[in-house]
Amino acid sequence: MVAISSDVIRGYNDTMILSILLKEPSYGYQISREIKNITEGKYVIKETTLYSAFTRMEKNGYIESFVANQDLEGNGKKRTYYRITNAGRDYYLNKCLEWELTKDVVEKFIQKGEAYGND
Amino acid sequence: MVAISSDVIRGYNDTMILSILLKEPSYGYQISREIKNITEGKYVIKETTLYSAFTRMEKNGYIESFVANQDLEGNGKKRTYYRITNAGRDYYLNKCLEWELTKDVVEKFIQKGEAYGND
DNA sequence: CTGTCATACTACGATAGACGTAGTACGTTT
DNA sequence: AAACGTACTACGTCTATCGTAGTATGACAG
Repeated sequence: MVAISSDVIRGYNDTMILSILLKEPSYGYQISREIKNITEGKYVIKETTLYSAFTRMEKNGYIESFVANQDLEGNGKKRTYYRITNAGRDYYLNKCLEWELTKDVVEKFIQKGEAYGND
Repeated sequence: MVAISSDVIRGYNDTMILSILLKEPSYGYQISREIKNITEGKYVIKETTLYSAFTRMEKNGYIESFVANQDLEGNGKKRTYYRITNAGRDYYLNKCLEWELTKDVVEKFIQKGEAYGND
């Protein structure tokens, strides 16, 4: 069974989170579920990875946090929401460019499906 | 300027090295130059990364080392050559499959070139 | 024959993202 | 009152990569 190793994704968890925050502010649990849904269950981010990414990215100025209740009337649980900043948008776009370059590099060393099973 | 960060490549240096060893046994300096050539200078592996990859992969049984001279007459410098094992081939092919999966996952969060600059 | 350069490494410590384990706390449902 | 899902925080460990440094050999130039 082929699984996604953490080393591969390393450096792209932040990108995934930012990509979700591009649409609208969100919070930990929701982002986690979105990543799972978007990837059709192929990738599930670990809780500790997610929350430490928040801390790091807020420190770096890529996101901003604010606390809000579940609904507008002040009912339900309080949550920490995150909003992407302009610096975060720049970082995200740069990561997208980096990804294209990285993909080109790695793929020069990768054998595609067609190449298997000919011996 | 977009550069390849080490975090992105993390976990794929081994794959690159194995991909080169698939063709024939080789040694540090040559592998380093091959990676640079194949990627047209886009990626240059660090010496320490390369040699620690050798140690790790030999320990894991993916490669085997042997010492040989530069030419058959026993002239020239002695070098440590590495040869891929069957376990190394399996590992490599598995990494190729993993790469396809990873690529699919990451790309769900990446904006392509067309999407830039429309605001 | 002496110095410089390219080659061919080894040693060692630092970094940082990811992860394992654990625990807290609140709101809703049964 | 208990159980479950949500919403976190704390803390230590792991490990691929990297920075810096140093060693040693052979080739080649002056």
